Amino acid sequence: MTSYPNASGIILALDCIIFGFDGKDIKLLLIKRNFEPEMGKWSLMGGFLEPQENLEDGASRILHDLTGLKNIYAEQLGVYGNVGRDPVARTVSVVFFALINIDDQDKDAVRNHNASWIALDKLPSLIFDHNDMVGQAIEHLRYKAAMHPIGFELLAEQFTIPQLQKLYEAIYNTPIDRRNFSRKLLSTGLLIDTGLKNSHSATKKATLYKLDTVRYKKKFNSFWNFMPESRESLMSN
Amino acid sequence: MTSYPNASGIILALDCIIFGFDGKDIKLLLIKRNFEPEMGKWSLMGGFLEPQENLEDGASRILHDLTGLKNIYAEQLGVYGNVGRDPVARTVSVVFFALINIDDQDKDAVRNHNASWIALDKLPSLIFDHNDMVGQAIEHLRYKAAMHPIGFELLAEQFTIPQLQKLYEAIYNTPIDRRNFSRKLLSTGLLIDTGLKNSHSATKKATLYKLDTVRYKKKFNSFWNFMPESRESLMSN
DNA sequence: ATTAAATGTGTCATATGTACACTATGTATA
DNA sequence: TATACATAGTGTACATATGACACATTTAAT
Repeated sequence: MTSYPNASGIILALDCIIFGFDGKDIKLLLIKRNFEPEMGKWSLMGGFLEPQENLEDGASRILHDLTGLKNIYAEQLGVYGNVGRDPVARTVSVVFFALINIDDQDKDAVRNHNASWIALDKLPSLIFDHNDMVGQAIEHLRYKAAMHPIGFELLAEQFTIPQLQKLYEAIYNTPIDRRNFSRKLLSTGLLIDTGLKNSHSATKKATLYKLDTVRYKKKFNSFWNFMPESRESLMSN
Repeated sequence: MTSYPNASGIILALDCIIFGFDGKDIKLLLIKRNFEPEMGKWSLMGGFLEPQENLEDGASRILHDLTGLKNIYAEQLGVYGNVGRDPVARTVSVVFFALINIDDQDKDAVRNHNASWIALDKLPSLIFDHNDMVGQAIEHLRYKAAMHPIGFELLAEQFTIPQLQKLYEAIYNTPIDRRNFSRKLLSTGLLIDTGLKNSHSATKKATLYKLDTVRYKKKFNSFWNFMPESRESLMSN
């Protein structure tokens, strides 16, 4: 730090917004803090960047610590650094946006951190500016899922088209036509029919698909047009 | 900092990627450093976050310092914090993506900083990880301009459709059909015919338009589908 | 006046999106 | 075992958007 006399040291925090889907609702993994400051209040899972650690590695460490999982889908969402956002000290927080399959979590790890899955429409008030972060993350999820095949990260390795549709209906909080959704999805060529059927159904069993991971990676940065009204919002009025 | 004994102080830098368009090429405003470290090498314009300064305010300060302009379009692009990215000290850099009208700049301010506009296909090697940042920024420009009415930030207040087309052709480095481009653009309802004509033309004078700023703001987060092949990249193959 | 270069508008075939009807499959129950 | 019911899967018709073109208009230079 002596090399840059003009610069002042700042505390760098990492906060993780972790989305999950239980087949019905989109949920966030939040912790009820049993440590100071702000003990007893809800917050995002976070930590401090270590001196010899890259940002993404720090996020992975925190995510692994809480869920027991490695290789979680995570991307930078933004940086929050307003003066006074943390009343204890000047901290700047790099926020990560993460998606996990809720069934993969290590329940003991989650319990040890005093963490819970909470549906988006039941979110409590969070510490600091964490509510702003969550708002931006929900916006980002809607934005990105409309154009990128990102939703799969929230599902199990094998999934049915109706399950995926329920996920999208939860993300956008709107009903989607079954037939058009199915047609669009299959036309992407990203789904592989496993030949298996969903055994848990009480009625006709749906086909289980898995991702064509090769095409998925190749096409991840392509656009698509997934939600019906995506374009009209600009054109109308 | 004493309040968080586990945390270590880190130097937070702000770097700005500044895009401009001269009617023909997309260019970046880069500085040839006349100060240490890395004196004599090319780099992005940057600075350190001040103790009592918000991130966006810091970016605005740096942008104003270099260009003499206020209210520049700027958004966070990402955070770069790999260990060793800066050989002098552990610094984490918040990178901002900025678009300006190249004709508005304060040429004296730019000259005083030893800065130059350099076309994207003639970019030099930059210090630290600045080339990575620029690569991400170009990707982001292409990504965002395909779906959001962002290009206007690079043009003067009044502009013609052919000018806008040349901008998009520069961004994507590909020719676009005049007629379809014009039709798409006008159908957005974002352009207001000023009734004026471009006087600098040696042939038929093009109509000057301006942005409908009310609709622009209202629809900024909508999608559109601006580049012809945007969707095929996913569907094909 | 003629020419050259650029702008502005129109038309067509095709692709895509949307709304909706119908059939198929599996379970529970009379 | 037959029927009802709920969910899954496929097909079709219509409206709209897109992409490839042709043609007319404007301006300055010759």
